[in-house]
Amino acid sequence: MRDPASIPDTSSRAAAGRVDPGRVRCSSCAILSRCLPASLDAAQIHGFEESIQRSRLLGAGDHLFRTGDPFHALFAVQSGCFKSYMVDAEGREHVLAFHFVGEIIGVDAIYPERHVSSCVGLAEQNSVCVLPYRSLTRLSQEMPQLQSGLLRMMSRYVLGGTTIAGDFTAEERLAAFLVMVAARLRRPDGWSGELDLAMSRQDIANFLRLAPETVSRILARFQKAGLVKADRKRIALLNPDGLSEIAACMNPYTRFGP
Amino acid sequence: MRDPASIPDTSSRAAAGRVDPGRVRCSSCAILSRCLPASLDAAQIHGFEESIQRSRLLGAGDHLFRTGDPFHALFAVQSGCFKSYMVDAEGREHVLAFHFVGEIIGVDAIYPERHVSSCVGLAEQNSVCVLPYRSLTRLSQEMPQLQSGLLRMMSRYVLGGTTIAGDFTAEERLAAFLVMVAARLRRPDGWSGELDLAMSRQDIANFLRLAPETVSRILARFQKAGLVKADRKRIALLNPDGLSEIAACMNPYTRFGP
DNA sequence: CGGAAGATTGACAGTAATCAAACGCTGTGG
DNA sequence: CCACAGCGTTTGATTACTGTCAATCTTCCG
Repeated sequence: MRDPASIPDTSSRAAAGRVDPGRVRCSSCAILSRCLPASLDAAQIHGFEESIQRSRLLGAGDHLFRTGDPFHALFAVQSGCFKSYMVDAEGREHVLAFHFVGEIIGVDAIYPERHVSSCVGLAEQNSVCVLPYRSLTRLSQEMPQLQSGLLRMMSRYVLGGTTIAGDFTAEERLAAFLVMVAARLRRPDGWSGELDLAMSRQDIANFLRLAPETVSRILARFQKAGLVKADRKRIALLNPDGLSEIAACMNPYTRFGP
Repeated sequence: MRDPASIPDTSSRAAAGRVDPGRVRCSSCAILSRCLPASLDAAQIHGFEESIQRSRLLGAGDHLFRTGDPFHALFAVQSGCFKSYMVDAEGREHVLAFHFVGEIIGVDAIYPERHVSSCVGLAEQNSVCVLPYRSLTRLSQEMPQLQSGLLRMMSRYVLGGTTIAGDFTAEERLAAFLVMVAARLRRPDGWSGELDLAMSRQDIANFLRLAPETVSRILARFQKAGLVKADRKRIALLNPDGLSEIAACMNPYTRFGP
Protein backbone atom coordinates (compact mmCIF):
# COMPACT_ATOMS: atom_id res chain seq x y z
CA MET A 1 0.00 0.00 0.00
CA ARG A 2 2.94 2.30 0.45
CA ASP A 3 5.11 3.89 -2.20
CA PRO A 4 8.80 2.99 -2.22
CA ALA A 5 10.67 4.63 0.62
CA SER A 6 12.75 6.72 -1.73
CA ILE A 7 9.72 8.50 -3.11
CA PRO A 8 7.78 10.80 -0.78
CA ASP A 9 4.34 9.41 -0.19
CA THR A 10 1.88 11.80 -1.76
CA SER A 11 -0.61 9.45 -3.32
CA SER A 12 -2.38 7.54 -0.58
CA ARG A 13 -2.57 10.61 1.64
CA ALA A 14 -2.76 14.32 1.06
CA ALA A 15 0.23 16.30 -0.12
CA ALA A 16 3.14 17.06 2.22
CA GLY A 17 2.14 19.52 4.90
CA ARG A 18 -1.54 18.85 4.66
CA VAL A 19 -3.57 21.01 6.99
CA ASP A 20 -5.33 19.14 9.75
CA PRO A 21 -9.10 19.61 9.57
CA GLY A 22 -9.45 20.28 13.31
CA ARG A 23 -8.19 23.40 15.03
CA VAL A 24 -5.36 23.15 17.52
CA ARG A 25 -6.45 22.70 21.14
CA CYS A 26 -3.44 23.08 23.41
CA SER A 27 -5.56 22.72 26.54
CA SER A 28 -6.42 19.15 25.60
CA CYS A 29 -3.09 18.30 23.99
CA ALA A 30 -1.34 15.23 25.34
CA ILE A 31 2.07 16.86 25.18
CA LEU A 32 1.15 20.25 26.64
CA SER A 33 3.41 19.70 29.64
CA ARG A 34 6.42 19.34 27.33
CA CYS A 35 5.50 22.14 24.93
CA LEU A 36 6.04 25.87 24.74
CA PRO A 37 2.78 27.02 26.41
CA ALA A 38 3.43 24.73 29.38
CA SER A 39 4.06 27.67 31.70
CA LEU A 40 0.89 29.53 30.79
CA ASP A 41 -2.34 29.54 32.80
CA ALA A 42 -5.67 28.39 31.37
CA ALA A 43 -6.76 31.81 30.10
CA GLN A 44 -3.39 32.43 28.48
CA ILE A 45 -3.39 29.02 26.84
CA HIS A 46 -6.70 29.93 25.27
CA GLY A 47 -5.18 33.11 23.88
CA PHE A 48 -2.24 31.11 22.66
CA GLU A 49 -4.48 28.66 20.82
CA GLU A 50 -6.21 31.51 19.03
CA SER A 51 -2.94 32.76 17.64
CA ILE A 52 -1.45 29.57 16.32
CA GLN A 53 -2.35 27.95 13.08
CA ARG A 54 -3.64 24.48 12.44
CA SER A 55 -1.21 21.62 12.49
CA ARG A 56 0.49 20.03 9.52
CA LEU A 57 0.77 16.31 8.81
CA LEU A 58 3.83 14.90 7.08
CA GLY A 59 4.75 11.41 5.93
CA ALA A 60 8.24 9.91 5.94
CA GLY A 61 10.45 11.97 3.65
CA ASP A 62 8.09 14.95 3.48
CA HIS A 63 9.79 18.29 4.00
CA LEU A 64 8.61 20.87 6.52
CA PHE A 65 10.82 23.47 4.85
CA ARG A 66 14.00 23.64 2.83
CA THR A 67 17.18 25.72 2.87
CA GLY A 68 16.42 29.21 1.62
CA ASP A 69 12.70 29.19 2.36
CA PRO A 70 11.47 32.40 3.98
CA PHE A 71 10.92 32.17 7.71
CA HIS A 72 7.42 32.79 9.02
CA ALA A 73 6.81 30.38 11.85
CA LEU A 74 8.30 28.06 14.41
CA PHE A 75 6.99 24.51 14.61
CA ALA A 76 6.22 22.39 17.64
CA VAL A 77 6.51 18.65 17.10
CA GLN A 78 3.20 16.99 17.96
CA SER A 79 4.08 13.47 16.86
CA GLY A 80 6.79 11.63 14.97
CA CYS A 81 10.37 12.78 14.53
CA PHE A 82 12.15 15.30 12.33
CA LYS A 83 15.65 15.84 11.03
CA SER A 84 17.24 19.25 10.38
CA TYR A 85 20.11 19.09 7.94
CA MET A 86 22.22 21.05 5.53
CA VAL A 87 23.91 19.89 2.33
CA ASP A 88 27.27 21.59 1.82
CA ALA A 89 29.01 22.64 -1.38
CA GLU A 90 30.63 19.19 -1.68
CA GLY A 91 27.27 17.48 -1.42
CA ARG A 92 27.85 16.11 2.08
CA GLU A 93 24.84 16.06 4.35
CA HIS A 94 25.27 17.45 7.86
CA VAL A 95 22.52 16.65 10.33
CA LEU A 96 22.17 19.61 12.68
CA ALA A 97 19.57 18.14 15.00
CA PHE A 98 16.81 15.63 15.51
CA HIS A 99 13.51 16.94 16.83
CA PHE A 100 11.28 14.83 19.04
CA VAL A 101 7.79 15.32 20.40
CA GLY A 102 7.40 18.61 22.26
CA GLU A 103 10.48 20.22 20.74
CA ILE A 104 10.55 23.42 18.71
CA ILE A 105 11.84 23.59 15.15
CA GLY A 106 13.14 26.63 13.31
CA VAL A 107 14.83 28.79 15.94
CA ASP A 108 17.98 29.09 13.83
CA ALA A 109 15.96 30.88 11.16
CA ILE A 110 14.80 33.79 13.34
CA TYR A 111 17.90 35.88 12.81
CA PRO A 112 18.43 35.36 9.08
CA GLU A 113 14.63 35.42 8.49
CA ARG A 114 15.23 32.52 6.16
CA HIS A 115 15.66 28.83 6.78
CA VAL A 116 19.33 27.93 6.64
CA SER A 117 18.60 24.25 7.06
CA SER A 118 16.09 21.82 5.61
CA CYS A 119 13.75 19.82 7.82
CA VAL A 120 12.22 16.47 6.94
CA GLY A 121 9.88 14.03 8.69
CA LEU A 122 11.46 10.70 9.59
CA ALA A 123 8.67 8.62 11.09
CA GLU A 124 5.80 7.12 9.11
CA GLN A 125 3.57 9.88 10.39
CA ASN A 126 4.75 13.23 11.70
CA SER A 127 2.83 16.31 12.73
CA VAL A 128 3.62 19.81 13.91
CA CYS A 129 1.77 22.81 15.26
CA VAL A 130 2.51 25.92 13.26
CA LEU A 131 3.46 28.87 15.49
CA PRO A 132 3.54 32.06 13.39
CA TYR A 133 6.51 34.03 14.64
CA ARG A 134 4.82 37.42 14.61
CA SER A 135 2.03 36.02 16.74
CA LEU A 136 4.52 34.51 19.12
CA THR A 137 6.41 37.74 19.69
CA ARG A 138 3.19 39.71 20.00
CA LEU A 139 1.82 37.26 22.54
CA SER A 140 5.12 37.34 24.40
CA GLN A 141 4.69 41.08 24.89
CA GLU A 142 1.54 40.38 26.89
CA MET A 143 2.61 37.14 28.53
CA PRO A 144 5.86 37.32 30.48
CA GLN A 145 5.77 33.56 31.00
CA LEU A 146 5.69 32.96 27.27
CA GLN A 147 8.59 35.31 26.68
CA SER A 148 10.51 33.58 29.42
CA GLY A 149 9.63 30.19 27.96
CA LEU A 150 10.84 31.24 24.52
CA LEU A 151 14.16 32.46 25.89
CA ARG A 152 14.61 29.36 28.01
CA MET A 153 13.82 27.16 25.05
CA MET A 154 16.35 28.94 22.87
CA SER A 155 18.94 28.78 25.61
CA ARG A 156 18.54 25.00 25.58
CA TYR A 157 19.18 24.91 21.86
CA VAL A 158 22.35 26.95 22.25
CA LEU A 159 23.50 24.46 24.84
CA GLY A 160 22.40 21.44 22.86
CA GLY A 161 24.18 22.62 19.74
CA THR A 162 27.53 22.85 21.46
CA THR A 163 27.19 19.51 23.23
CA ILE A 164 27.92 17.26 20.28
CA ALA A 165 30.32 19.84 18.84
CA GLY A 166 33.05 18.96 21.34
CA ASP A 167 36.15 16.88 20.78
CA PHE A 168 35.00 13.41 21.82
CA THR A 169 35.69 9.92 20.53
CA ALA A 170 33.19 8.09 18.35
CA GLU A 171 32.25 5.83 21.25
CA GLU A 172 31.61 8.76 23.56
CA ARG A 173 29.48 10.54 21.00
CA LEU A 174 27.37 7.50 20.20
CA ALA A 175 26.89 6.63 23.87
CA ALA A 176 25.88 10.22 24.58
CA PHE A 177 23.52 10.12 21.64
CA LEU A 178 21.73 7.05 22.94
CA VAL A 179 21.46 8.44 26.45
CA MET A 180 20.25 11.79 25.14
CA VAL A 181 17.64 10.28 22.83
CA ALA A 182 16.40 8.04 25.63
CA ALA A 183 16.03 11.06 27.90
CA ARG A 184 14.13 13.04 25.28
CA LEU A 185 11.89 10.14 24.30
CA ARG A 186 11.05 9.21 27.85
CA ARG A 187 7.40 9.81 28.74
CA PRO A 188 6.34 11.01 32.20
CA ASP A 189 4.41 7.74 32.49
CA GLY A 190 7.38 5.46 32.64
CA TRP A 191 9.64 3.97 30.01
CA SER A 192 10.35 0.45 28.91
CA GLY A 193 14.05 0.98 28.23
CA GLU A 194 13.53 0.33 24.55
CA LEU A 195 14.04 2.92 21.82
CA ASP A 196 12.32 2.85 18.46
CA LEU A 197 14.52 5.15 16.42
CA ALA A 198 12.96 6.83 13.42
CA MET A 199 16.30 7.74 11.88
CA SER A 200 18.61 5.55 9.81
CA ARG A 201 22.19 4.63 10.64
CA GLN A 202 23.23 7.09 7.98
CA ASP A 203 21.29 9.87 9.71
CA ILE A 204 22.85 9.03 13.06
CA ALA A 205 26.27 8.94 11.43
CA ASN A 206 25.76 12.31 9.75
CA PHE A 207 24.66 13.80 13.03
CA LEU A 208 27.63 12.42 14.98
CA ARG A 209 30.02 13.16 12.08
CA LEU A 210 30.84 9.47 11.69
CA ALA A 211 30.66 7.00 8.84
CA PRO A 212 27.60 4.73 8.97
CA GLU A 213 29.97 1.76 9.16
CA THR A 214 31.48 3.19 12.32
CA VAL A 215 28.05 3.52 13.91
CA SER A 216 27.35 -0.14 13.14
CA ARG A 217 30.70 -1.24 14.47
CA ILE A 218 30.43 0.66 17.74
CA LEU A 219 26.86 -0.51 18.21
CA ALA A 220 28.12 -4.07 17.76
CA ARG A 221 30.86 -3.35 20.31
CA PHE A 222 28.27 -2.01 22.76
CA GLN A 223 26.15 -5.08 22.20
CA LYS A 224 29.08 -7.41 22.83
CA ALA A 225 29.71 -5.50 26.07
CA GLY A 226 26.09 -6.03 27.11
CA LEU A 227 25.31 -2.31 27.05
CA VAL A 228 22.60 -2.46 24.39
CA LYS A 229 20.63 -4.87 22.28
CA ALA A 230 20.38 -3.44 18.80
CA ASP A 231 18.08 -4.82 16.16
CA ARG A 232 17.82 -2.42 13.27
CA LYS A 233 15.91 0.61 14.48
CA ARG A 234 14.91 -1.10 17.69
CA ILE A 235 17.55 -0.45 20.33
CA ALA A 236 17.20 -1.56 23.94
CA LEU A 237 19.43 0.11 26.51
CA LEU A 238 20.37 -2.81 28.75
CA ASN A 239 22.82 -0.82 30.84
CA PRO A 240 22.00 2.90 30.74
CA ASP A 241 24.42 3.66 33.55
CA GLY A 242 27.25 2.05 31.61
CA LEU A 243 26.44 4.18 28.61
CA SER A 244 26.20 7.30 30.74
CA GLU A 245 29.61 6.52 32.13
CA ILE A 246 31.11 6.34 28.66
CA ALA A 247 29.37 9.61 27.83
CA ALA A 248 30.22 11.15 31.18
CA CYS A 249 32.36 13.80 29.57
CA MET A 250 29.49 15.61 27.88
CA ASN A 251 25.78 15.98 28.37
CA PRO A 252 25.58 19.14 30.43
CA TYR A 253 21.83 18.62 30.17
CA THR A 254 21.92 15.82 32.68
CA ARG A 255 24.36 17.59 34.93
CA PHE A 256 22.52 20.89 35.08
CA GLY A 257 19.10 19.92 33.87
CA PRO A 258 15.76 20.89 35.42
CA MET B 1 54.75 45.38 35.76
CA ARG B 2 52.59 42.38 35.08
CA ASP B 3 52.37 39.14 36.98
CA PRO B 4 53.20 35.92 35.12
CA ALA B 5 50.49 34.99 32.66
CA SER B 6 49.61 31.86 34.57
CA ILE B 7 48.65 33.79 37.68
CA PRO B 8 45.61 36.06 37.47
CA ASP B 9 46.68 39.62 37.85
CA THR B 10 45.24 40.88 41.09
CA SER B 11 48.04 43.01 42.43
CA SER B 12 48.69 45.93 40.17
CA ARG B 13 45.01 46.41 39.50
CA ALA B 14 41.85 45.70 41.40
CA ALA B 15 40.54 42.16 41.78
CA ALA B 16 39.04 40.32 38.82
CA GLY B 17 35.74 41.83 37.84
CA ARG B 18 36.48 45.23 39.31
CA VAL B 19 33.60 47.64 38.95
CA ASP B 20 34.23 50.55 36.67
CA PRO B 21 33.92 53.87 38.50
CA GLY B 22 31.79 55.44 35.79
CA ARG B 23 28.26 54.41 35.00
CA VAL B 24 27.47 52.76 31.70
CA ARG B 25 26.42 55.19 28.96
CA CYS B 26 25.16 53.22 25.98
CA SER B 27 24.24 56.38 24.09
CA SER B 28 27.87 57.39 23.90
CA CYS B 29 29.30 53.88 23.59
CA ALA B 30 31.53 53.27 20.59
CA ILE B 31 30.10 49.85 19.95
CA LEU B 32 26.42 50.66 20.35
CA SER B 33 25.69 49.80 16.75
CA ARG B 34 26.95 46.26 17.30
CA CYS B 35 25.37 45.75 20.72
CA LEU B 36 22.03 44.57 22.04
CA PRO B 37 20.34 47.99 22.40
CA ALA B 38 21.21 48.89 18.82
CA SER B 39 17.59 48.67 17.72
CA LEU B 40 16.27 50.95 20.47
CA ASP B 41 15.46 54.63 20.11
CA ALA B 42 17.10 57.33 22.23
CA ALA B 43 14.50 57.28 24.99
CA GLN B 44 14.57 53.52 25.21
CA ILE B 45 18.35 53.48 25.32
CA HIS B 46 18.16 55.77 28.31
CA GLY B 47 15.80 53.34 30.03
CA PHE B 48 18.13 50.50 29.11
CA GLU B 49 21.11 52.28 30.63
CA GLU B 50 19.23 52.75 33.89
CA SER B 51 18.63 49.04 34.20
CA ILE B 52 22.07 47.69 33.52
CA GLN B 53 24.87 47.56 35.98
CA ARG B 54 28.28 49.08 35.74
CA SER B 55 30.87 47.34 33.64
CA ARG B 56 33.52 44.94 34.84
CA LEU B 57 37.20 45.03 33.94
CA LEU B 58 39.17 41.80 33.60
CA GLY B 59 42.83 41.11 32.91
CA ALA B 60 44.19 38.17 30.93
CA GLY B 61 43.21 34.96 32.71
CA ASP B 62 40.57 36.58 34.92
CA HIS B 63 37.32 34.67 35.01
CA LEU B 64 33.95 36.26 34.34
CA PHE B 65 32.25 33.19 35.81
CA ARG B 66 32.91 29.51 36.28
CA THR B 67 30.98 26.28 35.73
CA GLY B 68 28.32 25.94 38.38
CA ASP B 69 28.03 29.62 39.25
CA PRO B 70 24.44 30.84 39.59
CA PHE B 71 23.15 32.76 36.62
CA HIS B 72 22.07 36.34 37.17
CA ALA B 73 23.12 38.33 34.16
CA LEU B 74 24.20 38.30 30.56
CA PHE B 75 27.36 40.16 29.61
CA ALA B 76 28.07 42.34 26.60
CA VAL B 77 31.71 42.48 25.54
CA GLN B 78 32.88 46.09 25.55
CA SER B 79 36.54 45.45 24.82
CA GLY B 80 38.96 42.59 24.59
CA CYS B 81 38.09 38.95 23.96
CA PHE B 82 36.67 36.10 26.01
CA LYS B 83 36.70 32.31 25.86
CA SER B 84 33.85 30.07 27.02
CA TYR B 85 34.98 26.57 27.84
CA MET B 86 34.17 23.40 29.73
CA VAL B 87 36.52 20.87 31.28
CA ASP B 88 35.17 17.34 30.97
CA ALA B 89 35.52 14.39 33.33
CA GLU B 90 38.79 13.37 31.67
CA GLY B 91 40.24 16.83 32.16
CA ARG B 92 40.06 17.79 28.50
CA GLU B 93 39.20 21.41 27.79
CA HIS B 94 36.50 22.09 25.21
CA VAL B 95 36.23 25.64 23.97
CA LEU B 96 32.58 26.36 23.23
CA ALA B 97 32.99 29.83 21.82
CA PHE B 98 35.08 32.95 21.58
CA HIS B 99 33.37 36.25 22.29
CA PHE B 100 34.39 39.44 20.57
CA VAL B 101 33.41 43.07 21.02
CA GLY B 102 29.66 43.58 20.86
CA GLU B 103 28.79 39.93 21.46
CA ILE B 104 26.69 38.61 24.32
CA ILE B 105 27.98 36.07 26.84
CA GLY B 106 25.95 33.70 28.98
CA VAL B 107 22.90 32.79 26.90
CA ASP B 108 23.48 29.07 27.49
CA ALA B 109 22.94 29.64 31.22
CA ILE B 110 19.40 31.04 30.94
CA TYR B 111 17.70 27.67 30.90
CA PRO B 112 19.68 25.88 33.61
CA GLU B 113 19.86 29.11 35.65
CA ARG B 114 23.44 28.17 36.28
CA HIS B 115 26.58 28.61 34.22
CA VAL B 116 27.45 25.35 32.52
CA SER B 117 30.65 26.78 31.10
CA SER B 118 33.45 28.92 32.42
CA CYS B 119 34.37 32.20 30.80
CA VAL B 120 37.78 33.83 30.91
CA GLY B 121 39.31 37.01 29.51
CA LEU B 122 41.98 36.46 26.87
CA ALA B 123 43.27 39.90 25.98
CA GLU B 124 45.44 42.05 28.22
CA GLN B 125 42.40 44.09 29.10
CA ASN B 126 38.84 42.96 28.76
CA SER B 127 35.62 44.60 29.84
CA VAL B 128 31.95 43.74 29.82
CA CYS B 129 28.67 45.45 30.55
CA VAL B 130 26.62 43.53 33.08
CA LEU B 131 23.03 43.02 31.93
CA PRO B 132 20.98 41.63 34.83
CA TYR B 133 18.67 39.06 33.31
CA ARG B 134 15.59 40.04 35.29
CA SER B 135 16.00 43.63 34.13
CA LEU B 136 16.42 42.47 30.55
CA THR B 137 13.24 40.41 30.51
CA ARG B 138 11.32 43.17 32.30
CA LEU B 139 12.55 45.74 29.81
CA SER B 140 11.71 43.42 26.95
CA GLN B 141 8.11 43.39 28.09
CA GLU B 142 7.95 47.11 27.45
CA MET B 143 10.24 47.29 24.45
CA PRO B 144 9.28 45.01 21.57
CA GLN B 145 12.50 45.90 19.77
CA LEU B 146 14.55 44.69 22.70
CA GLN B 147 12.65 41.42 22.87
CA SER B 148 13.10 40.97 19.18
CA GLY B 149 16.78 41.77 19.49
CA LEU B 150 17.22 39.22 22.25
CA LEU B 151 15.54 36.50 20.22
CA ARG B 152 17.51 37.37 17.10
CA MET B 153 20.72 37.36 19.10
CA MET B 154 19.98 33.93 20.54
CA SER B 155 19.01 32.60 17.14
CA ARG B 156 22.47 33.58 15.91
CA TYR B 157 24.07 31.63 18.72
CA VAL B 158 22.04 28.54 17.87
CA LEU B 159 23.26 28.85 14.31
CA GLY B 160 26.83 29.61 15.31
CA GLY B 161 27.01 26.63 17.60
CA THR B 162 26.09 24.17 14.91
CA THR B 163 28.42 25.68 12.32
CA ILE B 164 31.66 24.29 13.68
CA ALA B 165 29.90 21.13 14.87
CA GLY B 166 29.69 19.69 11.37
CA ASP B 167 31.82 17.00 9.79
CA PHE B 168 34.56 18.99 8.11
CA THR B 169 38.27 18.49 7.60
CA ALA B 170 40.83 20.24 9.75
CA GLU B 171 41.73 22.56 6.88
CA GLU B 172 38.11 23.52 6.30
CA ARG B 173 37.51 24.24 9.96
CA LEU B 174 40.62 26.37 10.35
CA ALA B 175 39.93 28.31 7.16
CA ALA B 176 36.35 28.90 8.31
CA PHE B 177 37.64 29.99 11.69
CA LEU B 178 39.92 32.61 10.19
CA VAL B 179 37.22 33.92 7.87
CA MET B 180 34.70 34.01 10.69
CA VAL B 181 37.00 35.79 13.12
CA ALA B 182 37.92 38.31 10.46
CA ALA B 183 34.24 38.99 9.83
CA ARG B 184 33.49 39.42 13.51
CA LEU B 185 36.52 41.60 14.16
CA ARG B 186 35.93 43.86 11.19
CA ARG B 187 35.03 47.40 12.14
CA PRO B 188 32.57 49.49 10.13
CA ASP B 189 35.41 51.89 9.48
CA GLY B 190 37.46 49.62 7.30
CA TRP B 191 39.88 46.81 8.01
CA SER B 192 43.54 46.32 7.32
CA GLY B 193 43.32 42.58 6.62
CA GLU B 194 45.40 41.80 9.66
CA LEU B 195 44.14 39.91 12.70
CA ASP B 196 45.55 40.25 16.19
CA LEU B 197 44.26 37.11 17.85
CA ALA B 198 43.95 37.15 21.60
CA MET B 199 43.75 33.37 21.90
CA SER B 200 46.59 30.87 21.90
CA ARG B 201 47.10 28.04 19.41
CA GLN B 202 45.92 25.69 22.12
CA ASP B 203 42.67 27.66 22.48
CA ILE B 204 42.08 27.62 18.74
CA ALA B 205 42.84 23.89 18.68
CA ASN B 206 40.43 23.17 21.53
CA PHE B 207 37.73 25.15 19.78
CA LEU B 208 38.22 23.39 16.44
CA ARG B 209 38.75 20.01 18.15
CA LEU B 210 42.26 19.74 16.78
CA ALA B 211 45.65 19.23 18.32
CA PRO B 212 47.68 22.46 18.61
CA GLU B 213 50.33 20.85 16.42
CA THR B 214 47.75 20.41 13.68
CA VAL B 215 46.81 24.08 13.87
CA SER B 216 50.46 25.03 13.46
CA ARG B 217 50.94 22.63 10.57
CA ILE B 218 47.88 23.78 8.65
CA LEU B 219 48.75 27.41 9.27
CA ALA B 220 52.19 26.68 7.82
CA ARG B 221 50.52 25.00 4.84
CA PHE B 222 48.27 28.05 4.33
CA GLN B 223 51.32 30.29 4.52
CA LYS B 224 53.20 28.22 1.94
CA ALA B 225 50.14 28.53 -0.31
CA GLY B 226 50.19 32.32 0.10
CA LEU B 227 46.83 32.39 1.83
CA VAL B 228 48.04 33.92 5.09
CA LYS B 229 51.08 35.34 6.77
CA ALA B 230 51.17 34.03 10.33
CA ASP B 231 53.51 35.36 12.96
CA ARG B 232 52.44 34.14 16.36
CA LYS B 233 49.20 35.87 17.23
CA ARG B 234 49.47 38.24 14.32
CA ILE B 235 47.83 36.70 11.27
CA ALA B 236 47.37 38.54 8.00
CA LEU B 237 44.82 37.18 5.56
CA LEU B 238 46.59 37.62 2.23
CA ASN B 239 43.91 35.83 0.22
CA PRO B 240 40.55 35.94 2.03
CA ASP B 241 38.72 34.62 -1.02
CA GLY B 242 40.96 31.59 -1.15
CA LEU B 243 40.24 30.87 2.48
CA SER B 244 36.52 31.37 1.94
CA GLU B 245 36.67 28.89 -0.87
CA ILE B 246 38.25 26.26 1.35
CA ALA B 247 35.61 27.01 3.96
CA ALA B 248 32.83 27.22 1.40
CA CYS B 249 31.06 24.22 2.85
CA MET B 250 30.11 25.92 6.10
CA ASN B 251 29.54 29.43 7.31
CA PRO B 252 25.81 29.84 6.81
CA TYR B 253 26.37 33.27 8.32
CA THR B 254 27.93 34.55 5.15
CA ARG B 255 25.42 32.82 2.90
CA PHE B 256 22.33 34.02 4.69
CA GLY B 257 23.66 36.95 6.72
CA PRO B 258 22.08 40.40 7.03
C1' DC C 1 72.37 35.03 30.63
C1' DG C 2 69.15 31.45 31.71
C1' DG C 3 64.72 29.52 32.49
C1' DA C 4 59.86 29.01 31.21
C1' DA C 5 56.06 28.92 28.21
C1' DG C 6 54.30 28.74 23.79
C1' DA C 7 54.98 27.64 18.94
C1' DT C 8 56.93 24.94 15.38
C1' DT C 9 58.72 20.88 13.12
C1' DG C 10 59.55 15.86 12.71
C1' DA C 11 58.66 10.79 13.39
C1' DC C 12 55.37 7.55 14.43
C1' DA C 13 50.90 5.56 15.90
C1' DG C 14 45.95 5.14 16.21
C1' DT C 15 41.28 6.10 15.32
C1' DA C 16 38.01 6.36 12.06
C1' DA C 17 37.19 6.69 6.87
C1' DT C 18 37.14 4.41 2.65
C1' DC C 19 36.70 0.60 -0.33
C1' DA C 20 34.59 -3.78 -0.94
C1' DA C 21 31.59 -7.57 -0.19
C1' DA C 22 28.13 -10.21 2.10
C1' DC C 23 24.04 -10.32 4.76
C1' DG C 24 19.14 -9.74 5.97
C1' DC C 25 14.93 -7.56 5.63
C1' DT C 26 10.90 -6.02 2.52
C1' DG C 27 8.24 -5.89 -1.21
C1' DT C 28 7.49 -7.55 -6.02
C1' DG C 29 6.46 -10.63 -9.53
C1' DG C 30 6.61 -15.07 -11.63
C1' DC D 1 4.53 -19.99 -2.53
C1' DC D 2 8.99 -18.92 -3.54
C1' DA D 3 12.61 -16.51 -6.27
C1' DC D 4 14.61 -12.16 -7.00
C1' DA D 5 15.60 -7.56 -6.89
C1' DG D 6 16.49 -3.38 -3.90
C1' DC D 7 18.00 -1.09 0.01
C1' DG D 8 19.94 -0.50 4.33
C1' DT D 9 22.96 -2.70 7.48
C1' DT D 10 26.81 -5.33 8.89
C1' DT D 11 31.44 -7.09 8.54
C1' DG D 12 36.24 -7.22 6.72
C1' DA D 13 40.65 -5.21 4.77
C1' DT D 14 43.17 -1.28 3.88
C1' DT D 15 44.21 3.64 3.80
C1' DA D 16 44.92 8.16 5.62
C1' DC D 17 44.04 11.97 8.36
C1' DT D 18 45.01 13.65 12.57
C1' DG D 19 46.80 12.81 17.30
C1' DT D 20 50.59 11.67 20.22
C1' DC D 21 55.25 11.80 21.55
C1' DA D 22 59.54 14.17 21.22
C1' DA D 23 62.86 17.68 20.10
C1' DT D 24 63.96 22.31 18.67
C1' DC D 25 63.19 27.08 18.34
C1' DT D 26 61.44 31.66 19.62
C1' DT D 27 60.05 35.00 22.70
C1' DC D 28 59.62 36.94 26.99
C1' DC D 29 61.10 38.03 31.44
C1' DG D 30 63.51 37.40 35.65
